[in-house]
Amino acid sequence: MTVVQDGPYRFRIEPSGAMRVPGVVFASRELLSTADNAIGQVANVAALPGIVDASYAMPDVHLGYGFAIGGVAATDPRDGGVVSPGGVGFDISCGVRLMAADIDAADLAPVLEDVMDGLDPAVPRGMGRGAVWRPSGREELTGILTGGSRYAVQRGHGDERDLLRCEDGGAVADADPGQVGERAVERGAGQVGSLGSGNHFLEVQRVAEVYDADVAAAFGLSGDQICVMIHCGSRGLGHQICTDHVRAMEARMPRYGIEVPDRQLACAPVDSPEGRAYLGAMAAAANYARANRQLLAQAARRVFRRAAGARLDLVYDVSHNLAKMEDHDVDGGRRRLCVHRKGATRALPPGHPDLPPDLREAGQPVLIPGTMGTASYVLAGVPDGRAFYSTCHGAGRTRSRHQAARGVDGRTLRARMEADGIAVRASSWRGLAEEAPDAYKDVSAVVEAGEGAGLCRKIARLEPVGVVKG
DNA sequence: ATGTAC
Repeated sequence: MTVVQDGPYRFRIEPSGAMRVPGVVFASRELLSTADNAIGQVANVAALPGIVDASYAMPDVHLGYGFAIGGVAATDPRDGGVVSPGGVGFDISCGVRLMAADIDAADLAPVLEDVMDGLDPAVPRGMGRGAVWRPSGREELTGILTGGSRYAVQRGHGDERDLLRCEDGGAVADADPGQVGERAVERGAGQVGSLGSGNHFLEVQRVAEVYDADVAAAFGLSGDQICVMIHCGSRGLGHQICTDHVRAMEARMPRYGIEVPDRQLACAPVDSPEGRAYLGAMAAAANYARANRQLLAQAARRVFRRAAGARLDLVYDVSHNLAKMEDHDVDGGRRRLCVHRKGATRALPPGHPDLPPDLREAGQPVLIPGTMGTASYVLAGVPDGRAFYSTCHGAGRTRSRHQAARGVDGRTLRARMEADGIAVRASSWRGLAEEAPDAYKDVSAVVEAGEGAGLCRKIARLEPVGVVKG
């Protein structure tokens, strides 16, 4: 495999073997060197039937299930294009929601501990347990799977204005709850409105630096302002859907004459019963994840109103694990493509018709959750964005959970963060240790590379004031 | 990421 640098922050993997298109990695040399075991996966994805243009990787690329986390690939259904659950990931529609408070850091300081003590019991989290909303029966769960944040708002959990600031208006079309298996439904029923574990979190943050005041203002952000960032996904429901549909596709691949370099890249034509079934179930999980973030946002709003007298307005809600049917210009023609983004964020450019009117001039907000205890970023899509208007999604691991937990004790880590002025409410010491910042890449380097590669631009940097950890 | 392995 030959990897050559062919631009600033841009490397090219020449097609070889089963590759139908080249690979393109947007990264600095340093970031690339921390992810060399994922480059083979970028090359493998280039072998998917119907892939268009290139197999792309974002600056935070790292090893994933079959398809690298940080990977972007678009396929053309009219050219035998496939959809691969591995190209979306187990945590379907995992994503980030950012809310801006009407108070600044100085206003929050005297009541920070009250806010954190309010959030602690109000944000269900950790493996398995707890949920904000227990659906009363199949009808309510179906509403969530079909309507996402929109259904949650209809049921009184939020306001109409929230939906304007959600990707897809808060609900993905074409969800098919009938393709969500019984086991996925059972797992999902008890977890509506819960954070989960791992790198999922709810953080109280401060706007530490603004790089573009006009665009920040359009997003509703200004210096020193307090924000709340929520990072979570579709919990056991999305996980079970991925498992079920990978299995179903694996069994059918020989019949479609599809061969892939890695079994974990199981896939089916977009226009096939298996492809449509997965996309319908995936959309249902995407709506579940959005309702999940909507409900946790409401929980945070109640606490902020009570403990700080503050209001939280939605900045944006965007997923970083999803496949979407989108129209793109390729080789001078307009084509409808199935765009897989796994650990990659859609970043629509200024003027894009899918943006709400009040964000159209600024471009789409892109929300980058940093590693626990470090910075997070707000970015914006740029004109002439690359990789089907995509950019990075976060820091990306460099050390395994096991290695991270061996390096530091959770209590020590908490004490270190509290000494740095960050309030911490953890759900387990082991879980906290697994998320030690030194087990991750430097999110600032990732963002610099994304900007340098022409994928996005920086709008603001946020720093944590309080961490509620899954 | 995940009732951290059917």
